[in-house]
Amino acid sequence: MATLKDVAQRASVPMLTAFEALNNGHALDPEIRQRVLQTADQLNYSLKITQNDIADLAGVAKGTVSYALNNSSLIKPATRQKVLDAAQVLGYHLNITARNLRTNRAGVIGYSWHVADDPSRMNNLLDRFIYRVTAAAEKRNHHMLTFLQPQENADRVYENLISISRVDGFIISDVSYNDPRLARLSAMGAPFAAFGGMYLPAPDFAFADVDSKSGVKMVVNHLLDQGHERIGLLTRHPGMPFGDAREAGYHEAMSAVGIDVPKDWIAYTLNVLTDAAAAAQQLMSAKHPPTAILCTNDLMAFGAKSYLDGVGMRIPQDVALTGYDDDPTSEFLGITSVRQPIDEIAEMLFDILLGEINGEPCAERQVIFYPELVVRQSTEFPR
Amino acid sequence: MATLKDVAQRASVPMLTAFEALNNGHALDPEIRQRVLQTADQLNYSLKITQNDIADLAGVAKGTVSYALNNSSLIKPATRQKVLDAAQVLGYHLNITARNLRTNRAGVIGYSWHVADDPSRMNNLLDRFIYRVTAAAEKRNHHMLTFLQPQENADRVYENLISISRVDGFIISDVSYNDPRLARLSAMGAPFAAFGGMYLPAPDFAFADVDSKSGVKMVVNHLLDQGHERIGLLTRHPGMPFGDAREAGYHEAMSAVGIDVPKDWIAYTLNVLTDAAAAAQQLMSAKHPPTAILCTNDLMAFGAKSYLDGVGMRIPQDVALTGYDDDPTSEFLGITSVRQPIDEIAEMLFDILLGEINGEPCAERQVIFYPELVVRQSTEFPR
DNA sequence: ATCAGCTATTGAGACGTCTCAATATTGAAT
DNA sequence: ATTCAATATTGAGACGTCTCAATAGCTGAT
Repeated sequence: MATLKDVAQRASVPMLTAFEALNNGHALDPEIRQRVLQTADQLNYSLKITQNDIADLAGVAKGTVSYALNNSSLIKPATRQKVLDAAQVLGYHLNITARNLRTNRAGVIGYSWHVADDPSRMNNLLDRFIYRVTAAAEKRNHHMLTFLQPQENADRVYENLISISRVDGFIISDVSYNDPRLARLSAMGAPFAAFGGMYLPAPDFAFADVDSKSGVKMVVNHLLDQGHERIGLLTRHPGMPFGDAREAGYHEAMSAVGIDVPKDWIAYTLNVLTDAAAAAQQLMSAKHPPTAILCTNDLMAFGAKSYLDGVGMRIPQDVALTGYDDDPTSEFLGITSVRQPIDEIAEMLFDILLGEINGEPCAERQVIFYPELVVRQSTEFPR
Repeated sequence: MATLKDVAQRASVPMLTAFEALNNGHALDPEIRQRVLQTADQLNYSLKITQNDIADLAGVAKGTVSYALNNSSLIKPATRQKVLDAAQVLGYHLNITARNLRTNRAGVIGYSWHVADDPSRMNNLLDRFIYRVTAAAEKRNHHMLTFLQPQENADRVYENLISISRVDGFIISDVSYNDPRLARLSAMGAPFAAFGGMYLPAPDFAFADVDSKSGVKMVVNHLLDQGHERIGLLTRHPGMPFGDAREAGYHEAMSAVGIDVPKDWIAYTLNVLTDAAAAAQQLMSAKHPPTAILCTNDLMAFGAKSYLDGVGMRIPQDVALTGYDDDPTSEFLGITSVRQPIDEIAEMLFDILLGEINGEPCAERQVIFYPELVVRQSTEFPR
């Protein structure tokens, strides 16, 4: 294929002139411009600046250009500058696809933040999380590719993305017991790092997690401090690791102070407002109704509040209410909640993932963070 | 570089045997396996199946393999089958990076759904939208890359993604007047399609939009039907095209029935719950307070409801309330809203975008959809 | 049997980058 | 001046795919 230099020589003009002519060239002698355009046409050349062109212009080998652009310490400063200048003048941009082919890297990380058409998986926390992950990725010269996972055989989608080299690895969240994705990715040797995992039995993969159990204990203790003893729990149906851990934290904290929890102080719900409201109703019709409702995420607290508002029960005078995850709406509604250090988690997780990808796993590839209690008016009414 | 065939020949085994040995090979004669592994080691070969290997196994040229895999009609069915079988046996996966380099396509579309750290841009509608866009992309063998745009010089980020060939084009939303992204992308000849744009003066780019003006008119007329005359408007500060259009729709509908709108029937707010609540309060303290509050998105309606609940005003008995965008929470709270055909828009937009990318723009590259009124109890109390 | 006119397959090269091994240049020490 | 050891640069080739131009194979008509 013809190069810019070829065109320039054939048209008997300097390379830069040829470049100008092909680039926009309005400030150029029309005759010369015409000649260059014609020559390019003859040679079937279309302008696209590569490292080759930089090499031609700077008068060095193309290998040198690559080294210089990548700040290799091999290259003498003067040479590097010559190369950078030429690159600048020609408006060069790296072709990332070519680099990817050569280096066998995509520079892209996959994340599936939505399970197809399952509203109960909607989760503001994860929205904020993926936002932070994206920021972390971009800081490290990577990009995030988002994709959908079907309800069935989600692991196949992950497998495919890796095997076609679309992504170098994954950030995954919402890990379940016996998650087929974990099995598949491990079997393939595909790099990934999970948000969550400490509550799986013997996790052997890379993850960052927040100690939900101690988070819930903090909430229980706060309510106890306020003089509550009849504390109800509104939580998701058992079967997801972090949900179970939160429930376990509740039981442990209660039994630590010697409170027996009757069955009707616990209500299970989907992660959907209507269900949560119904569950709150159920809770309040217990034999000895709770004076405080501890919800294991904010959405449930919103559902509960909606029920309580509807029947005229005042928060916190009649019932105290707490959420979990510190959704911005919790602040607006004045609901006590638990904040997780999403930002740090995202950064850490990305570093862990890069370690996995580079085959040099971090020493600490399973990291646990601790949450923080945010007290608001929904619990500010001591008994 | 050595190929799988080379290894097989050197170790004097059939290709498939060599493959088995290198792949997992537990069902193989250990001695043979060892020999193959050793040979591979000598040749510095590591297993990675390419079209070349398929060609070797099927006994055809590598060009034939490429054609066959891409369902070219040039290839005889029998040959194609031979190729597919070989690909199957070897567990072949296309290397998408190599294809991209060769075809000069990324197969990736960029979308920035978050403006960095600006909570007032949080928007559930866009979350649902990007979900649908992703589905549309995957149906068409593309993927979505999500990235962050800074508050300043967002257009540079777009430019960069295109110029390094990371993406083929963009879906953009939240278009503003004199949006620098539009200017930049147009100047670069970068393909994009916008969600929104019909309310810009003389838009010359590809877009799909929903007629917000007529949506608001539907709401006003519905409220008029219910006997309301004092209808207040809660909307964002002027300056964004679709917000302004919604306000214009309100004015037109009101003046169409001869109602004079006093200034204090209109309150401007940020897209933030606390501000919306404050604005609702302001509205209700008008000289002749409205009997219905029309909000130009759902979040504002939630803020307004929160204020009304707090001061004990009943919905709809004391005040009617409407939202816009049909957030799932609106359904839960029973708030009348306006639904936009997000799904169809996403599909359409993607087709339009592909047209732009392929240099064969759709005949209809500016498409307008119409919204649908969803009546709920928040307006079901005729006067 | 030959040939024209198909259709099917082949083989080579290009996409733009990186990187290894080989060569050239430099500088310091003799 | 010469030599040796760094240091700097070069040049070629490979990554895996697609696609063009060239060749081979086939069919049916002469």
